[in-house]
Order: sequence, then structure tokens, then C-alpha cells
Amino acid sequence: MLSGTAQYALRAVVCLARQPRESTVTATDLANAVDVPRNYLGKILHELVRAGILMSLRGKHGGFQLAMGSEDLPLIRIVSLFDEIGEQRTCLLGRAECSDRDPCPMHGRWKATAEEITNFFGHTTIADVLGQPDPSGRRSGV
Amino acid sequence: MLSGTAQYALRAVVCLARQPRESTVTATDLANAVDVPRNYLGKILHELVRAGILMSLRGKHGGFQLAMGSEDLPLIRIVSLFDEIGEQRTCLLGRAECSDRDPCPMHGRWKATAEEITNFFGHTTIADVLGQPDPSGRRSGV
DNA sequence: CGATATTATCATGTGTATGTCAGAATATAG
DNA sequence: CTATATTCTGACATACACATGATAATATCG
Repeated sequence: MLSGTAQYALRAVVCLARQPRESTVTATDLANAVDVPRNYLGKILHELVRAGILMSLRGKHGGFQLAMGSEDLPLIRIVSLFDEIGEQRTCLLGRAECSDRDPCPMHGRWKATAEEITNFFGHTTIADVLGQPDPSGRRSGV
Repeated sequence: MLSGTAQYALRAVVCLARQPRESTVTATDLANAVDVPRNYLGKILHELVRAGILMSLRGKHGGFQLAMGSEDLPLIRIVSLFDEIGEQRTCLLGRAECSDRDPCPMHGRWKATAEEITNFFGHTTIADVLGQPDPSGRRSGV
């Protein structure tokens, strides 16, 4: 459903959102916590900074923190940086243009499900999923 | 949502399902009709044959045809040959194990949508989408 | 200032999906 | 039997997602 990169980003943001506000977490600590290759996560975090989702601090005691309240951060803001999802590219058959007026054969049947997916990513926020305590035998705080 | 290969396969099968039964279509004609690279489509068609979805005839007047009625062919039969979809790999965060008993943070909220996707591919058949006449300005009979 | 910890940036490597090509196998027609 | 049309098969090419490593820039601390 999502690219590996988008999954990594979501995991990192969820982990950051669980930290106390104002505290920073280093890329290394985050990489360990969410089980993503250190250097690769560095790039992903940097993209999130450029998108205004995270803030970064360099130097000693540096690291990353959320740039906003997690209740103001729908999943689509993160996912759309890495994957095409939602309005664009919903055509199941890969047509560039696929709409009610110029539909592919699947369009009519697929439409409702596609809209539910769009709504999920658009309306679910990071805060919404923090409540899920991710209990028990997890190897990390994903 | 689907890999390019899975999309190609769906387009080819839909096109074949529109032909009169017993008639065969060559890979070349199919490739032109659904706008997929000839040689690559050949491999995809061969996979569909091995999976029992198509039948093939070699030699002069050879080609491909559906091995069953399109009303007995749910989309998942085709898609699952190329993509992991449905029951397996529904975890949004990419966890190997993600269930009600060992959920990721997204699990609870994502579940309903994931099930709708699974149902769509499991219950929609090729026959269901043939009714959609894919009218007007299409470049081909996708 | 110098040592250190951290992010930012760039060059490179690896693996998989996608795509191409050439030839082998097989069927039909004359 | 020969020519031809087609699928089948395997080797190769390309593009991009994923990943690694080295170095520069920047901030803190003593």
C-alpha cells in the first residue's frame, strides 16, 4: 500500500510525537527506535524538515522534533512527500486521466473504495494513532 | 495502488474478455490494444497461462484466450500473481506481523479500509467491469 | 580556541521492477 | 518438407527505490 520510505517516515513521526514536546531526538536514536537504517532515515528526516513537518537542531544536543501539534498533522502530509496517493493516481489500470467523464472499466466499481482510502489518509491524524498504545511484545516503539 | 505489471495484466485480461469466446488474440495485437510493450506483455501473458487464467496456442493462428468465464474470475486471481495484496501485507507501517492481538499504531483505524480493499479485489470479477463500456475518446480498448 | 556531537550534502553501491533482444520450440499452410 | 507465424525461454539492459559511506557545516562545551 505504501512505499518503504513512506512507512519509515510514518514510524519516525509517530515515535517523535510520543516524546515530550520541546525535547529533541537524534537521527541515531530514532533509527534504533523504529528500526530503519541510520543513514537512510537521515535523508527522510531531512525531507520532513524541508516540508515543515519537523524541526531540526544541529550540533551537540541537536536532533529532531515535531514542528506542530500531532493533532494538526494528517497522515497525508507525510505520505504525499514520498508516494502519490489520494486525488491523483487513483486509477486502478494506470490511466493518466480517469474520471467520471472519462472512466476506465474499473472506475465505477472502484470509486467508493478509492474515496475511502483518500479520506483515511486525509482525516486521520498522527494524534489519532498515538492513542493506540502498541502494547506487548514490540521490538521497538514503532 | 497496483504495480505496473498488475495493471498491464488487468488491461490485457479485460481486453481478452471482450473478445468472442473461442477466438484467440496474439500478443502483438493485445499489446497494441492495451498499450503495453510487446515483449514485456508476452511474459505477463505467459504467467497468466501458467496460473490457469489464460490458454495459449502456438504457431500460425495462435494466440491467447480466457481459460474460464469472466464471471468466475475475481480481480484478486490476476493481481495476486504480481502484487501482495489482501490478507497478507496490509500493515500500513510495514510490520511483518500486524493483527488485532499484536497491532501497530495504525491498525485499529486502518482495519475497516483495508478490509474494504480486500473485499473489492476478492468480490469484483472481470465480468463485473465489462459492463462499463469505457466509452468515448479512449486511445485503445483498455 | 579546540574537541566533540550532531545534521546537511554528495557520491556511490545494490537490488528489484521494468523493458529489450535473440533464439528455441511448436503449430499451420502450401 | 519448407516457409512462416506464433508462443516460450533465457540472457541482457535500464530505471528507480533503497541503502551506504565520506565529508562539510554547524552548534555546544570545556
